[in-house]
Amino acid sequence: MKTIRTGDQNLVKQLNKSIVFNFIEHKGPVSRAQISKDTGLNKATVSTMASELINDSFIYEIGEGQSSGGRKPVMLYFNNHAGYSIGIDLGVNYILGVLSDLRGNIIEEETRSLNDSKLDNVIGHLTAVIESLVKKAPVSPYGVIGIGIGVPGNVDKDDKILFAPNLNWKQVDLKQIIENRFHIPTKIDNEANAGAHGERLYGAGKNIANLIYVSIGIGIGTGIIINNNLYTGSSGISGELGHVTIEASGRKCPCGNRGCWELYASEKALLTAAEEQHLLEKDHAEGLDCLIKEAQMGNPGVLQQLNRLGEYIGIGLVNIVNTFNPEVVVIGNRIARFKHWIINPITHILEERLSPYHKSNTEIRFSELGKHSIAIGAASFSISKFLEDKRVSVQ
Amino acid sequence: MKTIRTGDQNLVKQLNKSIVFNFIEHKGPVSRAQISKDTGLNKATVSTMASELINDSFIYEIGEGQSSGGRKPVMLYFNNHAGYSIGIDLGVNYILGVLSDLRGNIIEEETRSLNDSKLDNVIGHLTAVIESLVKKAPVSPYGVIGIGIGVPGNVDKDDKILFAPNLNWKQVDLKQIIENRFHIPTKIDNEANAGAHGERLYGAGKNIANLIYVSIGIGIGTGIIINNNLYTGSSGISGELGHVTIEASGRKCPCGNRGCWELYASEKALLTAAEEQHLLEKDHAEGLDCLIKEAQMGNPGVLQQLNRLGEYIGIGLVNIVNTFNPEVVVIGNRIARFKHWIINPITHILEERLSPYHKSNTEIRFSELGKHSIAIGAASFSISKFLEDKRVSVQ
DNA sequence: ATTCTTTGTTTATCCTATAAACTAAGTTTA
DNA sequence: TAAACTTAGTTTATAGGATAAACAAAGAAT
Repeated sequence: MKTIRTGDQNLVKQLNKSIVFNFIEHKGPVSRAQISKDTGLNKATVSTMASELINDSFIYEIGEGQSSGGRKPVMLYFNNHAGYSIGIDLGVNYILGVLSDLRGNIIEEETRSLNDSKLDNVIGHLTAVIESLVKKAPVSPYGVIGIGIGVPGNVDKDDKILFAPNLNWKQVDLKQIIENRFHIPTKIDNEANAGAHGERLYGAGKNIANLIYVSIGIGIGTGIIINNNLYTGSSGISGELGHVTIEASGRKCPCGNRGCWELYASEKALLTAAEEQHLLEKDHAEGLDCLIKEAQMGNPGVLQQLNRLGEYIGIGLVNIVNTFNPEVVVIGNRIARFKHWIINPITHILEERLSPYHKSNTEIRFSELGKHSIAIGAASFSISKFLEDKRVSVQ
Repeated sequence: MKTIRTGDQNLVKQLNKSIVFNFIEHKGPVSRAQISKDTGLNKATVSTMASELINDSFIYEIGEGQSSGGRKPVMLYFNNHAGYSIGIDLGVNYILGVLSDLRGNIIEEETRSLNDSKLDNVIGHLTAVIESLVKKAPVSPYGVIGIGIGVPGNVDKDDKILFAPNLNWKQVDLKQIIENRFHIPTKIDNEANAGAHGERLYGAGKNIANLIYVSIGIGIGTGIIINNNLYTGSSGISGELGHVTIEASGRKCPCGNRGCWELYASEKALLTAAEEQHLLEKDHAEGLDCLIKEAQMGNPGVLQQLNRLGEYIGIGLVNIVNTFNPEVVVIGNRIARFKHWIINPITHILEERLSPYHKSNTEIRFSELGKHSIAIGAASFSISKFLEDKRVSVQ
């Protein structure tokens, strides 16, 4: 039983092929000669790898480039249409599905609203959305390479949904269900992890090695990216920063803990506070929209609540920065719609509470992918996996 | 300018040599044949690597093993005396230095107390300790391979001490000073990072991939180990979990934040509380020892304070577990002396506040290296670096 | 038109892992 | 006790891949 990856000729080849491929993906269009110069690989090696990659449809020759005093270079380019990926944002009352190319560009999009979160009902809609997207996928060498689904709950290392409180699901093996139905590799992960992955690859966190994505919706979830990789903890359920205590003897949270951050800084916290202040009628269906409208009209009570929300968000962000010393913190999900009104109190708290060193070394950003954050993130899992299967790196 | 590590024959050789070396270090004594079977490397390859490693003094033939029905195997063993490492625990009022072999065994030890934390004075004692340890190092193929120093303060990516509040140091380039003096590679890091690294290699966290080391002394520092590596954040100053807010509108901390964990759960918090309750006279020199004595005699006031301390420690530990989902949390530094009295309230809080899943997947341990934790940890930096320079791994 | 540059391919060589053959040295069996 | 069998470790011939150097292709400069 050979478990360790030992070194042989094959490994060397894979590694160098990865180097060439990565270079073209990130720096392309680029010539063979340039790749050789920049990577240190011999021209002959680059040529061999390039022709194999062309054969595999991962790259193609886009045409001739400008001469710099000699023969014109042939430019190589990443083939973002070698395959397509499906990403699903499975919300509490909606499903948002996207079909993306290998660069994370959205090709097709499909939305459904859910009025019942019972498993069978959701699975029905889910498979319908996926089926439709599969059908819409253009013909390509590798077809639909994978399906990714971001869910509002805890997912363990084996992609099993342990607990999704707002869907009222427990122990659901969604991966198995989808794979049995479509026979396409499927990845299930927490919505915050999906968002983090997506923002890092294609959004507000491009090329950031250490970033924390904070998804503030009904609750607060976080995706932790460390050294360019999603950190999922020893059992796959890290990043429950929404359940970090910020009031030691605060009120009990359904999670078991007390004084959790999300009790003070989430959409739910905002809505509850607004109702208590009679700024909103109870269980208003479109509470958020209503509050935005009021804020735009300058309702002082609402503005005060938003200010308070921002301050509490800030307190949690200070904790995140002190804990992780990340380069960037990205704030995403529905709360990002209030950016205009919460950015000031957030900045104020950071200004007041962070050490000078952290202040000048951390940036707070808002999601760039917006409402597609989770769906693109979910799609990006399959893209990364697909491309990484062809990749090796050395430490 | 070749910056990327490309694949070639040399890489393959290094990688396989690493595999053989690692195997012998962790599973030795072991025969060439066994290594071949377990790693999947060809017998011939193992033989070649073994003879080179013997030549380099990294391993040696320890003698013949038991026959299993054929020729007796020749057992190979890790040479932990190929070199020695110096580790220093630079405390606020003491210096503890150790000389360790390549397995982290303490060969020599030296302590000094400091009555003045002025830079010049400390440097004087520090160099004296190092010089003495260098002299005591046995003759070996690689001599003293490095010096590691754990300091009570923030250290950036370039080993510069940014701020050590209790020493009242700012912007000290200790690495430069020591290297200029001894011409031995030197590594400076935060004491909690040193402790974390040490406990993972040789203490309570052996073979744990994800662990958090919580050093509770005057303040609280933490060392974060993720995927077997120390995580130091984007600028080298992560793990300030002592400054995570657990009381959103708590009192101001010198760090700038409010309601920081260490204001409630550190040695200083304990001493202050004890003084306020008149359980201890003000600025008692041996406050901790005094409290331990009182606790042993069953002083109810002291026991109550310790209980409270344990609960606050527990609250922070819940935050850590929710944030990182680590396999193990190790509690170290002086507070570990109170283990007996704080373990119950800690467990109680965890029992009450953690989710069932986390409860059954996380273990709280106390430091195994005890007072040598930081010094051995500091020494282990050089050992890891020395051995890893000879190592390559593939992802 | 000739010379110089740059791009990309071909070729001979070197390095390393490997399988297979081989030597060494033990145990088991009859 | 000798023959057969096992296991350990080394030697040898071979294969795969990177590389430098030579070469071919194609353009720019003079």
